Amino acid sequence: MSGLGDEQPNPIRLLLADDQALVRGALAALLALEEDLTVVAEVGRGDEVVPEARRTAPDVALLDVEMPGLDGIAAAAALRAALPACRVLMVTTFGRPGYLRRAMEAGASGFVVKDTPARQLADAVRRVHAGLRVVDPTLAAETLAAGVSPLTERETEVLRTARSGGTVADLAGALHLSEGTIRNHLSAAIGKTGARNRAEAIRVAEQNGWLLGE
Amino acid sequence: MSGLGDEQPNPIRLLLADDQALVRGALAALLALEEDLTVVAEVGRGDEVVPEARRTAPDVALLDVEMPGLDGIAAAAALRAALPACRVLMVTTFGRPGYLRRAMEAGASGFVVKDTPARQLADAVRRVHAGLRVVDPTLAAETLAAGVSPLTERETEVLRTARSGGTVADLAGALHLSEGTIRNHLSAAIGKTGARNRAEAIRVAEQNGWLLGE
DNA sequence: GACGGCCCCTGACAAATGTCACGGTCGGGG
DNA sequence: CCCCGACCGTGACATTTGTCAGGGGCCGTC
Repeated sequence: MSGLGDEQPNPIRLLLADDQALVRGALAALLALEEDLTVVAEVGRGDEVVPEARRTAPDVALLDVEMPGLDGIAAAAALRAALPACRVLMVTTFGRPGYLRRAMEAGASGFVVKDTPARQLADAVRRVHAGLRVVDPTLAAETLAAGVSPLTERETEVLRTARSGGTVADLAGALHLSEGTIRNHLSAAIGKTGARNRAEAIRVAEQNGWLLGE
Repeated sequence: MSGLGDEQPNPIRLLLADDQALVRGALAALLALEEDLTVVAEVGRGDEVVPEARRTAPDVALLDVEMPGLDGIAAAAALRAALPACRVLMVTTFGRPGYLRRAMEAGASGFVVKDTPARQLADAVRRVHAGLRVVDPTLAAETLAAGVSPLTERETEVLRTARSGGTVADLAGALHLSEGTIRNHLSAAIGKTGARNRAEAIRVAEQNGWLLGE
């Protein structure tokens, strides 16, 4: 377990971002057991990541994807831009192929799903800090298989808006488009996802991580 | 903070059940910091709860609702039946009103959402162990407001099956009912939930926790 | 400049969905 | 006993949804 009196001279400084306070605190406790790691910041919203990182200058940031304010991927990009020295390790619930792709494009160094064994987390942090990449091989394979989103920008937007479950008229109003156009976009999305329903199309797109912001 | 050499004589014995190994391990680390608590078992599936509890005889079981094998509510009921001495504290991601109701009916002593501050968890465990009830007051109010599910058994079943997103014909085939009957049940569910869609009805029912098993 | 991709719109059509009125079975409670 | 509610089914109907064939406008690239 943790050293008693011998503090590490230069421990790895960590920032934790997760919207669930309980798991955030629990992760902090888990990582604090390692004598070469120290948690210097905790935030619960994506838009707090960069300001807090500026204040505390962490070496590695552990970011959840699902967060209010700003999703973890966007936060990762912003963080890379603001503090290039800080590495990013995504820690997320869902192993959506698209998430991994977007995270890597955003400059993340690692991607860990929340059902990996707890003991491996500290090692992942160390690897990332050392400049290595950490990726679940299974997930990487899926990502290659799923490929880039076939949906056009408008189609994703329509699909994302349709997630809440409104009628075509609602969508048309919300997006300032004609109902026919909405139907066309939906039809295209249904075709591209191989679904038979609007609902199915949404499910498929969601599972592949094709419905992220922007 | 943990005591160094002075182990508590009779620490509270805990069982942890959560399907995400990482948060499970993290929670274990968090709770292990308290000198009057000790984690004696960890499981990742609902149907492993009772066997493992039989083996380790915990005082308090922390159960997640979303788990493979057997959902946390059912696991709680089974655990109460098998080991009445063991108290149950539900720890879950979603504060669905129906979840709380069902958990209480299943004999749980406490209900904590995963975005409560980490420091409060140990206290919740102690309270539950002492025979008290632990419930988020906001959630309790919502539960009262949402009331019991207005859906009849068949309607819930149809709605739950419809979640996967199939056509009426699919549902009819899966449930061995006529398409007309399926449509009737769906229509009734849509009316009762105040939705305008099948999709909306599913969302509402899900948010209220009306779609749980059995 | 021609081409292709994406975008927006229209209109029309078939299919799926949601609603309604109706009948019938079964079990429990007044 | 009779009524009520949940349940299953039918058939007909209006609405919504999904599809298709067009028509433009706006970039980019070849």
